[in-house]
Amino acid sequence: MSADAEPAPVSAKPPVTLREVAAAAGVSVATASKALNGQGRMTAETRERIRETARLLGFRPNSLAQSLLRKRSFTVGLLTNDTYGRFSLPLMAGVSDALVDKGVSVFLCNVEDDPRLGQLHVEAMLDKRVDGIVATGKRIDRHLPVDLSNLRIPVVYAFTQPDPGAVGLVSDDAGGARLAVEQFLRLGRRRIAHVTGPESFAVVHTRAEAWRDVLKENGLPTAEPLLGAWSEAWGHDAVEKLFGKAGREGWPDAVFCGNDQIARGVIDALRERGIRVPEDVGVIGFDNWEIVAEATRPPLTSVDMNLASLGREAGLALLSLVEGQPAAPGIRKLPCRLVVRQSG
Amino acid sequence: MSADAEPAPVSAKPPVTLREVAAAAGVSVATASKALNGQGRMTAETRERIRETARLLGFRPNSLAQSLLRKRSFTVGLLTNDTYGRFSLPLMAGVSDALVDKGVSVFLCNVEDDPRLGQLHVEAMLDKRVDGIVATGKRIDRHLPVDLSNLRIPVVYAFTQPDPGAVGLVSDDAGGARLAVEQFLRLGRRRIAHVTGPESFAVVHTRAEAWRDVLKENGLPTAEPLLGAWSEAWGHDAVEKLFGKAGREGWPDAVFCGNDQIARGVIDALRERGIRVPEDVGVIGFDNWEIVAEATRPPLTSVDMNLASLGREAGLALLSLVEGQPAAPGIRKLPCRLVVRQSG
DNA sequence: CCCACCTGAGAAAACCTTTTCCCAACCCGC
DNA sequence: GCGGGTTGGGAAAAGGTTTTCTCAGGTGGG
Repeated sequence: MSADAEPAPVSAKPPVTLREVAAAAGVSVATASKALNGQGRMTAETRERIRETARLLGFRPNSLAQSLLRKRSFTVGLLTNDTYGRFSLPLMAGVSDALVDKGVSVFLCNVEDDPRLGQLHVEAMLDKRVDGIVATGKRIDRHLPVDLSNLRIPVVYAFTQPDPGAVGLVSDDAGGARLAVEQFLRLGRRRIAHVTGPESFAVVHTRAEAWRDVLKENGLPTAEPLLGAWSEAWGHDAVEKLFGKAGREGWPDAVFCGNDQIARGVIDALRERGIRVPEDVGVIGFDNWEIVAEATRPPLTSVDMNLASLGREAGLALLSLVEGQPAAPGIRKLPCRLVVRQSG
Repeated sequence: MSADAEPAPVSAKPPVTLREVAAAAGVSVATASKALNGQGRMTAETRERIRETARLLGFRPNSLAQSLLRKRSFTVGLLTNDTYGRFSLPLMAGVSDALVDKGVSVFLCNVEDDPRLGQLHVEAMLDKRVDGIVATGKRIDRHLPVDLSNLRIPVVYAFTQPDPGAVGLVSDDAGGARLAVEQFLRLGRRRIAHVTGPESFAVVHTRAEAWRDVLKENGLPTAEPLLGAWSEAWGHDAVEKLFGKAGREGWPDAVFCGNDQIARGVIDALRERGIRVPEDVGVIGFDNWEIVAEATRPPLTSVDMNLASLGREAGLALLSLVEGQPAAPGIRKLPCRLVVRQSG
């Protein structure tokens, strides 16, 4: 290992530039540029010759130089505080999918819940002249720990609380809840309980309200939803509350759960009591977290928030904003989808 | 909506440039640049005045222009085929963490298992002149569906199969398995079974071998590992195989599982049989997927692969490669860590 | 035969920053 | 008063591309 030699780059030869292409084709850089971009006027023969030369040399335009000139970097940032990516990764997949074949790449920035980190990432992105930012999170009713309101570049909020006057995309939680409850009704269920997360979450109320509305519309008795945690353990405990009392006729014949983990806890607890799912009691979850939904016994019917679609829409919305199309501010709700497996 | 008006940008004013700072401070751009970068010679008073002006104007250097000049974009790509991010997100967090305060941002590119998509992403990244690429995946013994071997920029492989002669970082699976088995021994367990994933995975063999080695070293009888799927269902079934036979004395007193989902299945099945964990049988999982490990009853002891550290190391390795430091090629194994909860 | 117009292609500016080189002025010693 | 060194700061090139402007030569009409 000769330390005195100059530090050996992996592979020395720099990328081929337009100037080299032009030289090789015997034209000026201007002509070469125009030939490759289909601009300007020249004989078809010249254009083709230049193109062929470029192809042969493996020329690829330096995106940095292009960006500098066009004031457009073909780069966007995805800001999230969802460390485990439970929500932001499907969303990211959608964003990326919508943008990749327009040549746009995505910076993923996890800011945890740290304002300093958020600041750092946002500044890095601005310095790199991202064309826009998609802000996302792990819940709909909280802001990211960064201020994106005066940014000079477009921002789209997806699955997180938007700033006033901004463009926001969220899932239609009420609609999703309706899907679940209506599925139960279709199956002939009449006493439909609701076990969900903590009171502090806005979606808890949105979904509970929709649950109650559907029951009312169908002339069925309503009750209070059971609020707790987003955990299996709470699902377990809730079954005790619902099915612990003697008198089988008071028992629900269906449980609509606020997320899949609760649903899993419910199903496990029901099985432990010898109550059959779905024969005796139907169970439907929320989120359609496949890894959980498919592991429950029986596999869990669940409401899917279509996060990838949400991401795609967010990507497209951001893109049109970047291109100067005015977009109607405000929150747009995208429909959920019921994934029917076996539990309800 | 007046379509004839020029498309209204969200906020028109362009970022402030060095030229503007220089003009405001009454100096040339050269001097301004040197003042801000601590280069060149000038009176302390001049330097301070320029800095103050820049601060006042909110000047931030255009990273694109800097990159063009320095041939260094302060940008890297993270390539993965792990759609749900189970492994790549913690890794990404590590990479990002190692790089963010050096001003380096990370493009996340999910290529699924689609070579076309891989090609697309890699070309986009190369065009954007990323300084290097971290390749990662969802298993250690498979290549990504892209060829990164002749790329002109450094590539580091983390948690995926490296190209020959490249720098690769993986978890020390054998060491991780040893941690688990030795924990059992420490607790006085003597009949330690191993339930793991499909034969086609290299880690299945690595971990099984380490498991057997530790048993041998301690003069304990060894058996064949139970190979199956990476699922709860398989964990369930495996318990039938292990504990189905009559004769309690033949039963294992510990089960080392190839991942947390199998472990969960095992624990659930044991409980259904009235076998207590950890009193009668200890269970240890692998991956330390918190969401699973903490939901099992009792909470699951599990081997953590330290993916964030792996990512951090990958980021640092890539960085030194980018800076021209020669790095020893070959695979480096990073230690795992046992997270003790209650199951074993 | 001359002028107007068109065609094909090149020169140069622009994007923004960094860095090298250069120059004017000043200070010092002699 | 003058040469040599130092000090503070500017001019210009470089990086790679796009776009506008310009220009030379050719063509057609009058």
